[in-house]
Amino acid sequence: MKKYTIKDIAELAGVSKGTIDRVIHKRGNVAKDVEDKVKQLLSDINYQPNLIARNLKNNRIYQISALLPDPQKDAYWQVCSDGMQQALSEFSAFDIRMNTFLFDPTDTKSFIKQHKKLLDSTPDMILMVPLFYKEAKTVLEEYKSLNIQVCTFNNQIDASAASFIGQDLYQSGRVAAKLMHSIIDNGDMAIIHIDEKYKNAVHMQEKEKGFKSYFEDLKGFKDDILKCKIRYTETEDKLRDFLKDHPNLTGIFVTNSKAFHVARLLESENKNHIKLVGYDLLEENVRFLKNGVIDFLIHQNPRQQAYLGLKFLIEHLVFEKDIPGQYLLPIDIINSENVKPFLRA
Amino acid sequence: MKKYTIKDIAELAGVSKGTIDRVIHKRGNVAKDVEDKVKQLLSDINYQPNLIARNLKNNRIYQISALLPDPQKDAYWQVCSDGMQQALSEFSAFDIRMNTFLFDPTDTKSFIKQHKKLLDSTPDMILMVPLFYKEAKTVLEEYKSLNIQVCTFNNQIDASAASFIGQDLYQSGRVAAKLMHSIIDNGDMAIIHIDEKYKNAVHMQEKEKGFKSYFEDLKGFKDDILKCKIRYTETEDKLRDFLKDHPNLTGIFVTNSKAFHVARLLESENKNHIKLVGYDLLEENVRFLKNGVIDFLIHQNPRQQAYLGLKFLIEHLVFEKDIPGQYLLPIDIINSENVKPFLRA
DNA sequence: CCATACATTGTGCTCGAACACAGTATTGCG
DNA sequence: CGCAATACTGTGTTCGAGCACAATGTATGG
Repeated sequence: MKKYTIKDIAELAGVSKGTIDRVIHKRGNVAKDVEDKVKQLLSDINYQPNLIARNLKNNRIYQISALLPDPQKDAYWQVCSDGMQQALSEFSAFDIRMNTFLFDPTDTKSFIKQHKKLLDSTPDMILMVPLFYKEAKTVLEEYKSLNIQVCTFNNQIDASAASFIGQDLYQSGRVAAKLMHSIIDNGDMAIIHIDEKYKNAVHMQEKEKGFKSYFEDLKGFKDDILKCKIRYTETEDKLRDFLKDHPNLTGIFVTNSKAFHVARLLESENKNHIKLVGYDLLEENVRFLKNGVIDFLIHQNPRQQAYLGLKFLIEHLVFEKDIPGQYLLPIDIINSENVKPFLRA
Repeated sequence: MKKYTIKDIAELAGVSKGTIDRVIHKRGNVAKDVEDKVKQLLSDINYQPNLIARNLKNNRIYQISALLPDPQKDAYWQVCSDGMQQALSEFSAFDIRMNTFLFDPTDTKSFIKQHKKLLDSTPDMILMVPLFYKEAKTVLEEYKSLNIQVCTFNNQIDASAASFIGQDLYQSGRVAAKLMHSIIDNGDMAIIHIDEKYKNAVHMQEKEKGFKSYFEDLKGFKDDILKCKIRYTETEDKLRDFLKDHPNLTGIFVTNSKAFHVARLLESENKNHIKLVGYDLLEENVRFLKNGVIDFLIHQNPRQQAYLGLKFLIEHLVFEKDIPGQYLLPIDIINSENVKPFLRA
């Protein structure tokens, strides 16, 4: 039951602690037979180094840098800093310095620029949102060549060595579909993609696929699933036209956080019979959820994503824990009654 | 930016580190003027002790004991040990010894007996499920008089000094109501309490209150909310009768984890048009959720409750963090499409 | 045969906090 | 004045791991 120390092992092996240390850290200069004996002993008693002592001795200042979208440009990212703050407070016993670099989520140039600035901060590890596929891929290559561990969240850049935290978007589309299916009886449905200024195309396509797949799996389902792509600048007019063109509509699925645009219109045109499912707990979305215009929101939990990402990085630094290659968060279903605790958590 | 050590402060104050230490730990034997000066200095530079060093020096073995229902008697509790395991693994750097005492959730005597055994393990802190109100109250008094910090979860024993982790049950009833309201159009609803062998009466009553309050808040709602109390042993017959007596039924809310009993009957009698909302991700519930007999389950997340409870206790021991008096988990809504990640998490 | 290179092993200090104990100064009392 | 009690203050060791450096022992070449 007692925990063995290096000193204990030295006594057991009949050598000094220096030798044990050399074996553990493969620093050489140990006779072959002694090395074998010590290795055997270490595995026999399943030696676990005292990480408290190790950290005290090493006494390092860890530098973690983050490359994130600017919450001033898109409120979705506001809660990330809360999550990071929580992780930092849990590990306040260690000296961890954070440097956060915010880029404009509508501007790839800003992404590259902030990435360059980040490199100057000589980070031990990096937390980032690889919002732009092509640019992110380049940037990740660079980190890899510099041998810096990276943890990404929100956007999955496949075939990269970096670890990823996020949600299964296809499945999230299926969740939306199931919700829709349970609240509407018949009539047409529409999937509405409201383009953000930056491309979240992959996100939205995956969700659409999932949504459709749910209804395809149903035997005997025959109502239409319409589709509507709207550019950010022309949202209101195009939406109004779309609703006019499809009077039979009973359900709308908005594939990103812009459901409030649709909600606004539905409210002003008194089309409250149309069910609405969307994403993310933005202030405006929550307002429409509470007054019943939006029926369900799916929570992508950016706060938790940032929290976990930073936590994984820190645990790797201080405890040498493995970082999971991929970690998929549960898909939270939110209605007007359970929304409250999610706003703070 | 640099972190100050006791040695730094000693130099700044022009005294030795021994004196600084005496001031910090209020060990007396310090001249009044020196004490004031050091105190001022400490607060000026906002001294934070290096908790790594403190833990290395103290080098204590912490003993935490848990008093939990036996998962063999009720599968609901199975996942608690996973949560506890996760907390332990996160703090594996510290020497924390767990002793778990399992009681029969149908037997108050067993609760008391295991509590007595627990006391023999001389714990520093206690994690417990205060399942039986009266007995728990006594037991908590005893812990208090012994000056042992306790963290409770699942059942809230009001007016106790112990901290509590769980859900807002009233609100959880409202969530169920909102779900029900969104999936049924008209017809009668029923709240069904299926008594467990042990009393969860308070739980179920709170949920019922919440459920009703939601519909009372709706203007113009006039359908009936029926109520049915069933004892565990007579479940099937009484349920069958109840369904026969109320052919107009379109929605059933089961206030605990026993929804699968109702689901079984609905399936065998081909009454799939009746919507069903219940609690907890038991294997059987999940099966009926996936095949569509159960529409929604509310997840009380006992795994997370146990995880957080243990984590709070450990963080208090090793980092002297405060334990929140009450911590309410978000109320998770589960349907057939998002259930999967909740089963492991 | 001794000096030197080389392989191997042991010793001792460090990280920062905690605390026992030794040391110094001041006061009171016979 | 002297001696002890009291009131402070300073020193040194410990926790376990990591690492620099000292200290062994052995072999090789001149």
